[in-house]
Amino acid sequence: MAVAKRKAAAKPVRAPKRQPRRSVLSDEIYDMIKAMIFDHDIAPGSRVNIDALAVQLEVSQTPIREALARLESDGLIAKEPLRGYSATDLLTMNQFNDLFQFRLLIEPWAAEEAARKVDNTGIAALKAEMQSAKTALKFKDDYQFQALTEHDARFHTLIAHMSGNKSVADAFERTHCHLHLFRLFMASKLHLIDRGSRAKFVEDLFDQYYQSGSGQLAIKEHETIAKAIIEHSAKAARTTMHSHIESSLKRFSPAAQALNS
Amino acid sequence: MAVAKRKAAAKPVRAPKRQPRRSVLSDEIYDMIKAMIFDHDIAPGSRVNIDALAVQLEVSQTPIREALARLESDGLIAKEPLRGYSATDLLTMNQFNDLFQFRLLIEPWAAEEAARKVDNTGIAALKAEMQSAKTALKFKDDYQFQALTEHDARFHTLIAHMSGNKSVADAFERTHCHLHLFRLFMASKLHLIDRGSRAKFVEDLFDQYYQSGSGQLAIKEHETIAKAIIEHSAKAARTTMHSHIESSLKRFSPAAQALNS
DNA sequence: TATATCTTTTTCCTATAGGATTTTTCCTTC
DNA sequence: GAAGGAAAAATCCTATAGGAAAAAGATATA
Repeated sequence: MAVAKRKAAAKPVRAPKRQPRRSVLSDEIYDMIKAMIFDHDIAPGSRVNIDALAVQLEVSQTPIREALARLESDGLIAKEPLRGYSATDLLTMNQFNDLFQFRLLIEPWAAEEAARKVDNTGIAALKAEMQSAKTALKFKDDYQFQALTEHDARFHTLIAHMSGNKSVADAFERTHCHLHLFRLFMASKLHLIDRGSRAKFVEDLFDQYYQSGSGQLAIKEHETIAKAIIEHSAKAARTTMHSHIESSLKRFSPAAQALNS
Repeated sequence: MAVAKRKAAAKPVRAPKRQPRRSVLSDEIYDMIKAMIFDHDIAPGSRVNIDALAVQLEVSQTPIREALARLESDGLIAKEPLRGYSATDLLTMNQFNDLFQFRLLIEPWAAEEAARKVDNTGIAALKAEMQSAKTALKFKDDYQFQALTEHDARFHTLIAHMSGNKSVADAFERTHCHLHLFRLFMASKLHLIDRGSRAKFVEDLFDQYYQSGSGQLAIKEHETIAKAIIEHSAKAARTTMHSHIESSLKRFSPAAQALNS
C-alpha cells in the first residue's frame, strides 16, 4: 500500500504529473466500469463502445479490453463476436427466482459451517459489520438503500467466507447478486418514474421499502443470524439464514415483477 | 489448435489468404491457453509470459491479454499486479475437499430438479451422452482417462443445465472442477514417476484406477443417475448423485494425497 | 559482509494504422 | 412508392513498435 518515500522532495516546485500508481490501471478501470453499471451510467442492455469508453476514462483501449473481458466472465457484460460488448439485461423474473434458489442451496449451509468454526476474529468481524448496519439506517431514501445494500453484500460475503470453504465463497461472490438486485431495484424506480401513469404504484413500492421498515427488518434478521453464529448454534444459523433469504426474496419481488409486467 | 498460418509473401498470387473466421481470435486463444494448462504445457505455479505466448501462438499481445484476463476471472491463472501472470497451483488437500463439498451442495439438487423437469429432448441428450461413455471405455490408459474425464465433465454439466436453473449451472461450470481434477491426477502421475523410489506406489495408484475398473464403476453410477432422471424419480436422482460424488471423491483422493505428503 | 548505486530485464501501458464485419445510406429499377 | 443491391460509414478486432515504471540482478565501496 504505502509507497516508499525515499527522498524528501528535493525539488518542491516540480509538480509531478503522475503520482505512482498503487494498483494496475486495468484493475481501476474494471472497478470504474463496474461502478458505472451499478449506477446505471451504463444502462442495462445498452451497447458499450470501447473507443468511447477509452476517451471518456482517458486511457487507451488495452485496459478497457481487459476490464471488459473480466466483466464478461463475471456475467455483467455480454459479448457478441464482431458486434461488440453490451451490458447484460436486468434479471427476468425467472432468473431472479433462480438466483435466490441458488442462494438457498449454499448460504444456509455456509451459515451453519460458520457457526461451527467461528473464532474470536470472526466474532469481532461480525460485530463490526452489524455496527456498520446501524450507521446505514441513519441515511435517508436512496442513500439508505445503497448503504443497506452495501452492508448486506458485506454481511453475506463475510459469512460465505466464514464457512471456511473457498469454493463456496467464490461461487457466492461470482453471482454478484447484490449488484443485480440493486440494479433491478433502481431500474424499477427509474422505469416506473418515467411512466407518470404509474406514479401511484411507484410510491407504493418505495413506501413499502423505506417507510414500512424493510431496512430495519432485514437488519433484525441479520442480527438473529449473527447471534446464532456467535453462539455456535449451527442449526439455528442455518434456519435463520434460510428464512432470511426467503424474506429477502419477498421484499425484492415487487421490484422484479414491476419490470416484467 | 491449428494456428492460421498467414504467409509473409509480399504479393504472390490469388492466395485466398483468410477464410472467414467463425469465432473471434481472442476466444480461440482462450481455449488454447486453457488446453495448455490442461495438458501441463503450462505447469502449475509457473510464470506465464505474455510476450512469449504471443510469439509461440503467433498472435499479437492483445488477444493474449484478453484471454488471460478471462482465465484469471476463472481462477485458472493468477495475476500479481506489476509482476505478471502465473498458472494457479494445484489443489491442496483442503481445496480438493472444499470443491467436493460444494458439488454436494448443488449437484444432488440439480439432479433432483432435472428428474422433475426432464422432457424428450433431455432424455435424448442423456442417452446420447451415456452412449459416448461406452466409447470412452474402448480407449486405453491415459487416453481412456482423458476420454472419461471429458465424458464426466459433459455429463455433470448437462445435468446442471437440465435443472433449469442458470445460476446453478453457471456456478457449477465456473468451478472448472474437471479441469482441476484432471490436472491434479496427471500431475500426481508425472510427479511420482519422477521419483523412482515410489514407482511401486505409482503402479498401485494407476492400477487402482485403470485395471480395477474405476472407469467402469463411474460409468455405472452415471447410468443409475441417468435412469433415475429419465424415470422422473426425483428423490432417487438426488441420492444417486450424492453417493456418486462421494465415490468420486474417494477415487480421486489418493491422487490428491500423493502430492500433499 | 553489508550497503548503496547502477544496469538489465520484465511488465504494463500507449498510440496508431489498417483489415474485417456489420450497419446505414443512397441509388437504381420496377 | 417499394424492393433490391451497391457504396459508405461506423465499429470492432488485430498487429506492431516503443516508452515508462517496477523488479531483479550486478557491481563497487565502506
